[in-house]
Amino acid sequence: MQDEEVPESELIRVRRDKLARIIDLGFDPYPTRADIDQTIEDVVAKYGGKSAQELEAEKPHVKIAGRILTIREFGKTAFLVLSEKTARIQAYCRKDALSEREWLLYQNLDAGDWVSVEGTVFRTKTNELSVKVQHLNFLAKALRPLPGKWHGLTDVEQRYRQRYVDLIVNDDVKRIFETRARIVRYIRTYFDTHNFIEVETPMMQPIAGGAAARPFVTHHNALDIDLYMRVAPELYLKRLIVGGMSRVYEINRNFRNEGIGYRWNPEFTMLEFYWAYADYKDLIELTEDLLNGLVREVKGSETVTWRGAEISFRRPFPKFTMKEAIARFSKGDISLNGLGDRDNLVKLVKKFGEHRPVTADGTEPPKGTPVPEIASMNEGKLLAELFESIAEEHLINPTFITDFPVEVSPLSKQRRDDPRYVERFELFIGGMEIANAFSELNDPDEQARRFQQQVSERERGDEEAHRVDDDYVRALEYGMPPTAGEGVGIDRLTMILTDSPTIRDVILFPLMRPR
RNA sequence: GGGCCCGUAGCUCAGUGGUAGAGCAGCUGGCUUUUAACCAGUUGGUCGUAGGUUCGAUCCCUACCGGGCUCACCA
Repeated sequence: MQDEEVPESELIRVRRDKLARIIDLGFDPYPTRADIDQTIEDVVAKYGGKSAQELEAEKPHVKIAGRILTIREFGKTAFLVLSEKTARIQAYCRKDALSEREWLLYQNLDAGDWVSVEGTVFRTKTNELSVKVQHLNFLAKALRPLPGKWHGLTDVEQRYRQRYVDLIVNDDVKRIFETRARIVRYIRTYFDTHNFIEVETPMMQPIAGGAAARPFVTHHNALDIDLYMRVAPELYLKRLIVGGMSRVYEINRNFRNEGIGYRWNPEFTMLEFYWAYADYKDLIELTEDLLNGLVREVKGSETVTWRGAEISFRRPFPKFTMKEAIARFSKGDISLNGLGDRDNLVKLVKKFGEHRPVTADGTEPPKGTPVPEIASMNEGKLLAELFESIAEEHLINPTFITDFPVEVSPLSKQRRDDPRYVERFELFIGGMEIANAFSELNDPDEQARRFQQQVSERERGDEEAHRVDDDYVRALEYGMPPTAGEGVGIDRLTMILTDSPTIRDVILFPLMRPR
């Protein structure tokens, strides 16, 4: 970055000089520990509610540490705002209350430095909770200056690239990741208490299966084989169901070699779980229960605001079939009847569908790569295409979409009453797909046929078509009980629950082009 | 990859075809209950990079680099 080109900028040099003076005063520049008896959070929690009179009577003695955020200086007095996590407290330093050595230390401090202070808690004239410092000690120097206190750190790129600076300055960032941790903790507890067992399955796979997506490729030297970063844990988790584990879940990273956008990061976190003896209708119940409970736990209410929209998690969530959603959100342009006819679907996709670029993937295709034509798409794909371009963005409140076509659902069980469709739903919130769930196809012969179908899709140029996994078919041949499975996007869910407009706000270190 | 926009001091931003300015931060001085503290003074920039037009470019043009939004692929 620019600092590496100018390693000794004036500001850094000044701070190095101050550090040298601090060492001259006999302070350890990098002490091994800090002598504290509580955190700033503790002090605020214990004394934040007490009045000046109560504190005057009690004179609580505390030893705390934190980072100096700002210094306000008054000659022989100063106020240091100390920060730790999202808690803040003001330290009041007086020359006559400190030793000469400590006062000289104070004079060589900068915003950003870490210090520990010992003193009594009181309130100033302006009623600010403060610590009257009796002893000041040095913990670490910030050689680089903090961003300005007025505007803070607003440069979007630097916020993501140097998240540590973002965290120092922007309290909201810490709160978002605290909320994210609470979300994950709630989900873990939910599944643990429902007798699911948490497992971990391979991130590096010889075949990237379980989702329609393009994978990252890597290489194992000793075996001299290419491996794929997983796009989903699905096929491994179902192998565990075959093995008799009955209820499993995994919260972990998936990797998809695709674009980056406000709701897409190349690596993202999914909850995926499988539940033997249940079907997709049971999953609807479970999903409503899980999310409703989660939102009430995290937000203390059944509604949240996201990007200015009110989103209600009140049960039951609305439910539409895919065709109903298309008809409903086409503003009368499309009737349910019109969706049964393939020729008509082609016309509709051409009219309402997103205009595809010349290439299928938006980047330079290898020479001779076939491009999927709307005219050659099967009926199911046309329907799904139409749904995505017409209905998806309107599904703001949590909404289940059911009756997916079998052609776009290679791992789902067909409906008994109409095998053109599968027992599957996706849950949309804020116009984003949050969950995808279905009754798992457990007929090995049918699964083999579906894989073959995907192969021909791939040959027709669909690079996201599912790959054949022979060992998975073999696993099914050992017998998998009726099972329902679901994946939930944790990052997107966190976006909704933290009112974050982009996925990069809920991922600590989102992927950036290296500099 | 396409479209639109952006890149000037550590931060946030002005600005002009004649080689730059403000506030904050920094530094110096003053100030023993302030909180965007205040007052006075002061340091600091090869104006993203490389070419081109021009007597002369930070400003105009081109390319490149980086970023944002958006579209596409996709969850």
